[in-house]
Amino acid sequence: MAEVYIRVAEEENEEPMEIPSEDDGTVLLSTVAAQFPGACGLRFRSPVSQCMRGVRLVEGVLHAPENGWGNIVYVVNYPKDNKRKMDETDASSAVKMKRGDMKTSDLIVLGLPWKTTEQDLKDYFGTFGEVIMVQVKRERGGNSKGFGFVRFAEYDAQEKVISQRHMIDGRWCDCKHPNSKQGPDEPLRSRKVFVGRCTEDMTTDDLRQFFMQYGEVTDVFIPKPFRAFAFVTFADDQVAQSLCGEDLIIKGVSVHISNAEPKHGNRQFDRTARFGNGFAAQAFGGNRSGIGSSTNNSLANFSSFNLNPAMMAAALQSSWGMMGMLASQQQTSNSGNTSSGTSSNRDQNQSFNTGNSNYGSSSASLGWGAGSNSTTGGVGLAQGLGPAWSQSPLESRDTDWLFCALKEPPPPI
DNA sequence: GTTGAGCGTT
Repeated sequence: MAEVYIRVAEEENEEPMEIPSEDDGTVLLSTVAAQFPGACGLRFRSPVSQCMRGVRLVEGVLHAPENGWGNIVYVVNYPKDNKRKMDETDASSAVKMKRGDMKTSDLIVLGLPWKTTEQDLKDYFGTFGEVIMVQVKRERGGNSKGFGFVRFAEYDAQEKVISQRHMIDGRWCDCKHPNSKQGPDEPLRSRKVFVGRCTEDMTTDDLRQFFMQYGEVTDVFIPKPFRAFAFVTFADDQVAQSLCGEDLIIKGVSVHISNAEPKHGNRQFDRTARFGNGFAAQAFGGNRSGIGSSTNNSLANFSSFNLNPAMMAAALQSSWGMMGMLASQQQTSNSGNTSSGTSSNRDQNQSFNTGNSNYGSSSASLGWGAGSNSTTGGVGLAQGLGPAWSQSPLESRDTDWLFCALKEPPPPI
Protein backbone atom coordinates (compact mmCIF):
# COMPACT_ATOMS: atom_id res chain seq x y z
CA MET A 1 0.00 0.00 0.00
CA ALA A 2 1.30 3.41 -0.84
CA GLU A 3 2.01 5.83 1.93
CA VAL A 4 -1.01 7.80 2.96
CA TYR A 5 -1.46 10.59 5.42
CA ILE A 6 -4.04 10.59 8.13
CA ARG A 7 -5.36 13.75 9.65
CA VAL A 8 -4.75 14.23 13.33
CA ALA A 9 -5.62 17.06 15.65
CA GLU A 10 -5.43 17.80 19.32
CA GLU A 11 -9.15 18.59 19.44
CA GLU A 12 -11.96 17.72 17.10
CA ASN A 13 -12.35 21.14 15.62
CA GLU A 14 -8.76 22.20 15.54
CA GLU A 15 -6.74 22.30 12.38
CA PRO A 16 -5.46 18.82 11.70
CA MET A 17 -1.91 17.84 10.91
CA GLU A 18 -1.17 15.15 8.38
CA ILE A 19 0.68 12.16 9.79
CA PRO A 20 2.23 9.54 7.51
CA SER A 21 1.26 5.89 7.66
CA GLU A 22 3.56 2.92 7.25
CA ASP A 23 3.75 0.83 4.13
CA ASP A 24 1.27 -1.65 5.53
CA GLY A 25 -1.31 1.04 6.16
CA THR A 26 -0.78 1.19 9.90
CA VAL A 27 0.35 4.27 11.76
CA LEU A 28 2.99 4.13 14.46
CA LEU A 29 2.09 5.69 17.76
CA SER A 30 5.63 7.01 17.82
CA THR A 31 4.93 8.91 14.64
CA VAL A 32 1.92 10.51 16.25
CA ALA A 33 3.86 11.23 19.42
CA ALA A 34 6.57 12.92 17.41
CA GLN A 35 4.03 15.59 16.53
CA PHE A 36 1.90 15.37 19.65
CA PRO A 37 4.29 14.66 22.51
CA GLY A 38 2.77 12.52 25.21
CA ALA A 39 0.12 11.06 22.91
CA CYS A 40 -0.91 7.56 23.88
CA GLY A 41 -3.56 6.82 21.25
CA LEU A 42 -6.13 8.14 18.80
CA ARG A 43 -9.87 8.33 18.69
CA PHE A 44 -12.37 9.45 16.10
CA ARG A 45 -16.06 10.19 15.78
CA SER A 46 -17.85 7.40 14.02
CA PRO A 47 -19.76 8.78 11.07
CA VAL A 48 -22.39 6.14 11.74
CA SER A 49 -22.99 6.22 15.45
CA GLN A 50 -21.68 9.73 16.05
CA CYS A 51 -19.89 8.33 19.06
CA MET A 52 -16.19 8.64 19.68
CA ARG A 53 -14.33 5.46 18.94
CA GLY A 54 -10.86 4.38 19.90
CA VAL A 55 -8.37 3.38 17.26
CA ARG A 56 -7.00 -0.12 17.82
CA LEU A 57 -3.51 0.01 19.29
CA VAL A 58 -1.31 -3.06 19.40
CA GLU A 59 2.33 -2.96 20.34
CA GLY A 60 2.64 0.70 19.54
CA VAL A 61 1.00 0.27 16.15
CA LEU A 62 -2.28 1.99 15.33
CA HIS A 63 -4.57 0.04 13.03
CA ALA A 64 -7.02 1.63 10.63
CA PRO A 65 -10.74 1.26 11.27
CA GLU A 66 -12.68 -1.21 9.14
CA ASN A 67 -12.97 0.98 6.12
CA GLY A 68 -9.56 2.47 6.20
CA TRP A 69 -8.39 5.74 7.64
CA GLY A 70 -10.49 7.83 5.32
CA ASN A 71 -10.46 11.56 5.46
CA ILE A 72 -11.81 12.08 8.94
CA VAL A 73 -9.92 13.85 11.67
CA TYR A 74 -8.45 11.71 14.40
CA VAL A 75 -8.10 13.18 17.83
CA VAL A 76 -5.09 12.58 20.03
CA ASN A 77 -5.49 10.75 23.33
CA TYR A 78 -3.31 11.61 26.27
CA PRO A 79 -2.80 9.64 29.44
CA LYS A 80 -5.54 10.67 31.83
CA ASP A 81 -5.97 14.37 31.50
CA ASN A 82 -2.34 15.16 31.08
CA LYS A 83 -2.83 17.31 28.10
CA ARG A 84 0.31 19.15 27.32
CA LYS A 85 -1.02 22.20 25.72
CA MET A 86 0.85 25.27 26.50
CA ASP A 87 -2.05 27.51 27.17
CA GLU A 88 -3.51 25.14 29.70
CA THR A 89 -0.37 24.41 31.61
CA ASP A 90 0.15 27.79 32.96
CA ALA A 91 -2.86 29.89 33.46
CA SER A 92 -3.65 27.84 36.53
CA SER A 93 -0.29 26.77 37.79
CA ALA A 94 1.36 30.10 37.28
CA VAL A 95 -0.86 31.65 39.85
CA LYS A 96 0.26 29.22 42.48
CA MET A 97 3.87 29.50 41.62
CA LYS A 98 6.15 31.94 43.23
CA ARG A 99 7.71 34.52 41.05
CA GLY A 100 11.22 33.34 41.58
CA ASP A 101 10.37 29.98 40.09
CA MET A 102 9.33 31.45 36.81
CA LYS A 103 12.63 32.83 35.68
CA THR A 104 14.07 31.11 32.68
CA SER A 105 17.45 29.49 32.78
CA ASP A 106 19.84 27.99 30.29
CA LEU A 107 18.89 24.53 29.14
CA ILE A 108 21.35 22.00 27.89
CA VAL A 109 20.46 20.40 24.58
CA LEU A 110 21.85 16.88 24.33
CA GLY A 111 22.24 14.68 21.32
CA LEU A 112 22.65 17.29 18.64
CA PRO A 113 23.75 16.19 15.20
CA TRP A 114 27.30 17.24 14.58
CA LYS A 115 26.19 19.47 11.78
CA THR A 116 23.66 21.50 13.75
CA THR A 117 24.53 25.17 13.98
CA GLU A 118 23.42 27.98 16.26
CA GLN A 119 21.15 29.20 13.52
CA ASP A 120 19.54 25.78 13.26
CA LEU A 121 18.91 25.80 16.99
CA LYS A 122 17.47 29.26 16.91
CA ASP A 123 15.19 28.36 14.03
CA TYR A 124 14.00 25.23 15.73
CA PHE A 125 13.49 26.54 19.25
CA GLY A 126 12.06 29.78 17.94
CA THR A 127 8.87 27.89 17.29
CA PHE A 128 8.41 27.51 21.06
CA GLY A 129 9.00 31.09 22.04
CA GLU A 130 11.47 33.89 21.93
CA VAL A 131 15.00 32.55 22.05
CA ILE A 132 17.46 34.83 23.81
CA MET A 133 20.56 32.64 23.66
CA VAL A 134 21.78 29.62 21.79
CA GLN A 135 25.14 27.95 21.73
CA VAL A 136 26.62 24.88 20.15
CA LYS A 137 29.62 23.69 22.10
CA ARG A 138 32.57 22.96 19.89
CA GLU A 139 36.00 21.45 20.05
CA ARG A 140 38.85 23.79 19.46
CA GLY A 141 38.86 22.88 15.81
CA GLY A 142 35.26 23.94 15.44
CA ASN A 143 33.69 20.50 15.48
CA SER A 144 30.50 20.27 17.47
CA LYS A 145 30.60 18.38 20.74
CA GLY A 146 27.06 17.26 20.12
CA PHE A 147 25.42 19.42 22.73
CA GLY A 148 24.53 23.01 23.23
CA PHE A 149 22.52 25.45 25.27
CA VAL A 150 19.39 27.44 24.75
CA ARG A 151 17.57 30.05 26.76
CA PHE A 152 14.08 31.40 26.29
CA ALA A 153 12.51 34.68 27.20
CA GLU A 154 9.33 33.05 28.45
CA TYR A 155 9.11 30.50 31.20
CA ASP A 156 6.27 28.60 29.61
CA ALA A 157 8.30 28.05 26.47
CA GLN A 158 11.06 26.61 28.63
CA GLU A 159 8.63 24.31 30.41
CA LYS A 160 7.23 23.09 27.17
CA VAL A 161 10.65 22.45 25.72
CA ILE A 162 11.77 20.46 28.75
CA SER A 163 8.61 18.39 28.69
CA GLN A 164 9.21 16.82 25.32
CA ARG A 165 11.84 15.43 23.04
CA HIS A 166 13.01 17.26 19.99
CA MET A 167 13.73 16.16 16.46
CA ILE A 168 16.55 18.43 15.37
CA ASP A 169 18.18 17.89 11.99
CA GLY A 170 17.15 14.26 12.03
CA ARG A 171 18.07 13.29 15.57
CA TRP A 172 16.12 13.08 18.76
CA CYS A 173 17.49 15.50 21.30
CA ASP A 174 16.70 16.15 24.95
CA CYS A 175 16.60 19.44 26.77
CA LYS A 176 17.27 19.50 30.47
CA HIS A 177 18.41 21.71 33.24
CA PRO A 178 22.18 21.43 33.11
CA ASN A 179 23.90 19.74 36.00
CA SER A 180 25.47 23.00 36.98
CA LYS A 181 22.02 24.38 37.71
CA GLN A 182 20.36 21.44 39.39
CA GLY A 183 21.94 21.44 42.77
CA PRO A 184 19.46 21.55 45.62
CA ASP A 185 16.60 22.12 43.27
CA GLU A 186 16.51 18.48 42.33
CA PRO A 187 13.33 16.93 43.62
CA LEU A 188 13.99 14.78 46.61
CA ARG A 189 11.86 11.93 45.53
CA SER A 190 13.11 10.35 42.38
CA ARG A 191 11.03 10.56 39.26
CA LYS A 192 13.11 7.76 37.81
CA VAL A 193 12.57 4.04 38.20
CA PHE A 194 14.83 1.12 37.57
CA VAL A 195 13.39 -1.52 35.27
CA GLY A 196 15.02 -4.88 35.86
CA ARG A 197 14.82 -8.11 33.82
CA CYS A 198 14.43 -6.32 30.52
CA THR A 199 14.89 -8.35 27.39
CA GLU A 200 16.94 -7.32 24.45
CA ASP A 201 13.98 -6.76 22.16
CA MET A 202 12.61 -3.96 24.32
CA THR A 203 13.35 -0.69 22.63
CA THR A 204 13.18 2.73 24.19
CA ASP A 205 10.02 3.27 22.17
CA ASP A 206 8.48 0.13 23.59
CA LEU A 207 9.22 1.22 27.12
CA ARG A 208 8.04 4.75 26.53
CA GLN A 209 4.82 3.61 25.02
CA PHE A 210 4.23 1.10 27.74
CA PHE A 211 4.94 3.38 30.67
CA MET A 212 3.08 6.30 29.18
CA GLN A 213 -0.14 4.71 30.42
CA TYR A 214 0.86 5.60 33.97
CA GLY A 215 1.79 9.19 33.32
CA GLU A 216 3.98 11.41 31.24
CA VAL A 217 7.34 9.82 30.51
CA THR A 218 10.19 12.28 30.19
CA ASP A 219 13.07 9.93 29.57
CA VAL A 220 13.91 6.32 28.81
CA PHE A 221 17.42 5.05 29.10
CA ILE A 222 18.64 1.65 27.96
CA PRO A 223 22.33 1.00 28.52
CA LYS A 224 24.28 -0.35 25.64
CA PRO A 225 25.44 -2.96 25.14
CA PHE A 226 22.49 -4.89 26.46
CA ARG A 227 22.47 -5.25 30.23
CA ALA A 228 18.93 -6.37 30.97
CA PHE A 229 17.79 -3.23 32.70
CA ALA A 230 16.58 0.22 31.87
CA PHE A 231 15.59 3.49 33.48
CA VAL A 232 12.33 5.27 32.97
CA THR A 233 11.78 8.82 34.18
CA PHE A 234 8.32 10.27 34.70
CA ALA A 235 7.28 13.87 34.87
CA ASP A 236 5.74 13.16 38.22
CA ASP A 237 7.54 11.55 41.10
CA GLN A 238 4.34 10.10 42.50
CA VAL A 239 3.85 8.04 39.41
CA ALA A 240 7.38 6.73 39.64
CA GLN A 241 7.08 5.92 43.30
CA SER A 242 3.75 4.21 42.89
CA LEU A 243 5.26 1.72 40.47
CA CYS A 244 8.17 0.69 42.65
CA GLY A 245 7.97 -2.90 43.77
CA GLU A 246 5.65 -3.87 40.93
CA ASP A 247 6.23 -6.69 38.50
CA LEU A 248 4.86 -5.49 35.19
CA ILE A 249 4.46 -7.43 31.99
CA ILE A 250 5.98 -5.86 28.91
CA LYS A 251 5.98 -7.78 25.65
CA GLY A 252 5.12 -10.89 27.57
CA VAL A 253 8.02 -10.52 29.95
CA SER A 254 7.81 -9.78 33.65
CA VAL A 255 10.01 -6.86 34.52
CA HIS A 256 10.65 -5.61 38.01
CA ILE A 257 10.33 -1.96 38.94
CA SER A 258 12.34 -0.48 41.72
CA ASN A 259 13.87 2.78 42.80
CA ALA A 260 16.61 4.14 40.65
CA GLU A 261 19.69 4.47 42.79
CA PRO A 262 21.63 7.68 42.48
CA LYS A 263 23.95 7.54 39.57
CA HIS A 264 27.57 6.93 40.36
CA GLY A 265 29.32 10.20 40.91
CA ASN A 266 26.06 11.93 41.60
CA ARG A 267 26.00 12.71 45.31
CA GLN A 268 23.10 15.07 45.06
CA PHE A 269 20.41 12.90 46.32
CA ASP A 270 21.92 10.11 48.21
CA ARG A 271 19.67 8.81 50.87
CA THR A 272 16.67 10.98 50.26
CA ALA A 273 16.10 9.73 46.76
CA ARG A 274 15.53 6.24 48.03
CA PHE A 275 12.68 7.17 50.32
CA GLY A 276 9.58 6.66 48.35
CA ASN A 277 7.06 7.77 50.89
CA GLY A 278 7.57 11.46 50.65
CA PHE A 279 8.55 11.74 54.27
CA ALA A 280 11.91 13.24 53.61
CA ALA A 281 10.57 15.47 50.90
CA GLN A 282 7.93 16.95 53.12
CA ALA A 283 10.30 17.35 55.99
CA PHE A 284 12.35 19.62 53.80
CA GLY A 285 9.49 21.58 52.45
CA GLY A 286 8.49 19.31 49.62
CA ASN A 287 7.92 21.21 46.53
CA ARG A 288 11.29 22.24 45.24
CA SER A 289 11.39 24.31 42.17
CA GLY A 290 13.46 23.95 39.11
CA ILE A 291 13.15 20.62 37.43
CA GLY A 292 9.85 20.92 35.71
CA SER A 293 7.95 18.49 37.77
CA SER A 294 4.40 19.23 36.89
CA THR A 295 2.68 19.19 40.18
CA ASN A 296 -0.91 19.29 39.13
CA ASN A 297 -1.32 15.81 37.92
CA SER A 298 -4.50 13.91 37.81
CA LEU A 299 -3.05 10.78 39.33
CA ALA A 300 -2.26 12.48 42.54
CA ASN A 301 -5.77 12.22 43.85
CA PHE A 302 -5.89 8.49 43.50
CA SER A 303 -5.34 8.32 47.19
CA SER A 304 -8.94 9.23 47.74
CA PHE A 305 -9.82 5.85 46.35
CA ASN A 306 -8.29 2.76 47.78
CA LEU A 307 -6.48 2.39 44.55
CA ASN A 308 -3.10 3.68 43.73
CA PRO A 309 -2.00 4.53 40.21
CA ALA A 310 0.02 1.37 39.95
CA MET A 311 -2.95 -0.81 40.84
CA MET A 312 -5.15 1.00 38.44
CA ALA A 313 -2.56 0.69 35.77
CA ALA A 314 -2.09 -2.98 36.43
CA ALA A 315 -5.69 -3.42 35.43
CA LEU A 316 -5.19 -1.38 32.32
CA GLN A 317 -2.07 -3.09 31.17
CA SER A 318 -3.50 -6.48 30.45
CA SER A 319 -3.79 -5.95 26.75
CA TRP A 320 -0.13 -5.15 26.48
CA GLY A 321 0.85 -8.28 28.30
CA MET A 322 -1.34 -10.54 26.24
CA MET A 323 -0.67 -8.91 22.95
CA GLY A 324 2.97 -8.92 23.77
CA MET A 325 2.92 -12.69 24.27
CA LEU A 326 1.29 -13.17 20.94
CA ALA A 327 2.94 -10.57 18.87
CA SER A 328 6.39 -9.96 20.16
CA GLN A 329 8.04 -12.45 17.93
CA GLN A 330 6.46 -11.37 14.74
CA GLN A 331 7.24 -7.76 15.06
CA THR A 332 9.10 -6.46 12.11
CA SER A 333 11.72 -3.85 12.38
CA ASN A 334 9.51 -0.86 12.19
CA SER A 335 10.30 1.53 14.92
CA GLY A 336 13.64 0.08 15.86
CA ASN A 337 16.09 2.85 15.58
CA THR A 338 13.98 5.87 16.06
CA SER A 339 14.72 5.22 19.66
CA SER A 340 16.35 7.51 21.98
CA GLY A 341 19.06 9.95 21.35
CA THR A 342 19.77 9.57 25.00
CA SER A 343 21.08 6.08 24.69
CA SER A 344 23.47 6.30 21.87
CA ASN A 345 27.18 6.13 22.20
CA ARG A 346 29.36 8.96 21.26
CA ASP A 347 31.89 7.65 18.93
CA GLN A 348 33.52 10.28 16.87
CA ASN A 349 33.85 8.28 13.69
CA GLN A 350 32.22 10.68 11.46
CA SER A 351 33.18 12.96 8.74
CA PHE A 352 33.54 16.36 10.14
CA ASN A 353 33.96 19.03 7.63
CA THR A 354 37.31 20.20 8.72
CA GLY A 355 37.38 22.96 6.20
CA ASN A 356 34.82 24.93 8.07
CA SER A 357 36.62 27.32 10.30
CA ASN A 358 34.17 30.11 10.55
CA TYR A 359 33.77 29.79 14.23
CA GLY A 360 36.02 32.30 15.79
CA SER A 361 35.32 31.22 19.32
CA SER A 362 33.82 28.14 20.82
CA SER A 363 30.54 29.83 21.34
CA ALA A 364 28.55 31.91 19.00
CA SER A 365 25.59 33.08 20.92
CA LEU A 366 22.79 35.47 20.34
CA GLY A 367 24.64 37.82 22.47
CA TRP A 368 22.10 40.21 23.80
CA GLY A 369 20.35 37.83 26.07
CA ALA A 370 19.63 39.31 29.44
CA GLY A 371 21.79 37.79 32.07
CA SER A 372 23.26 35.20 29.81
CA ASN A 373 26.94 34.61 29.80
CA SER A 374 27.42 35.34 26.20
CA THR A 375 30.50 37.18 25.16
CA THR A 376 30.74 37.11 21.45
CA GLY A 377 27.88 39.12 20.15
CA GLY A 378 25.72 38.06 17.31
CA VAL A 379 28.22 37.76 14.53
CA GLY A 380 28.46 34.02 14.66
CA LEU A 381 24.97 33.62 13.41
CA ALA A 382 25.29 34.88 9.94
CA GLN A 383 28.33 32.72 9.47
CA GLY A 384 26.79 29.71 11.04
CA LEU A 385 25.24 28.58 7.81
CA GLY A 386 27.98 26.28 6.79
CA PRO A 387 28.42 24.42 3.53
CA ALA A 388 25.93 21.74 2.65
CA TRP A 389 26.60 18.68 4.76
CA SER A 390 25.69 15.15 4.14
CA GLN A 391 21.97 14.89 4.53
CA SER A 392 21.96 11.44 6.01
CA PRO A 393 20.20 11.69 9.32
CA LEU A 394 21.72 8.45 10.52
CA GLU A 395 25.04 8.90 12.22
CA SER A 396 27.39 6.20 13.32
CA ARG A 397 26.52 6.79 16.94
CA ASP A 398 23.02 5.67 16.10
CA THR A 399 23.94 2.38 14.58
CA ASP A 400 26.05 0.74 17.24
CA TRP A 401 23.15 -1.46 18.08
CA LEU A 402 23.08 -2.67 14.54
CA PHE A 403 26.72 -3.57 14.52
CA CYS A 404 26.28 -5.33 17.80
CA ALA A 405 23.48 -7.33 16.36
CA LEU A 406 25.43 -8.26 13.28
CA LYS A 407 28.51 -9.14 15.30
CA GLU A 408 30.60 -7.50 12.67
CA PRO A 409 32.75 -4.47 12.81
CA PRO A 410 31.22 -1.32 11.45
CA PRO A 411 31.88 -0.66 7.82
CA PRO A 412 34.10 2.24 7.00
CA ILE A 413 32.21 5.50 6.93
C1' DG B 1 22.91 -10.19 32.64
C1' DT B 2 18.74 -6.15 38.23
C1' DT B 3 21.62 0.64 38.83
C1' DG B 4 22.84 5.05 33.51
C1' DA B 5 26.55 9.51 28.80
C1' DG B 6 27.79 13.29 27.07
C1' DC B 7 27.20 19.27 31.06
C1' DG B 8 28.94 25.47 29.59
C1' DT B 9 35.87 30.52 28.35
C1' DT B 10 40.96 27.90 27.53
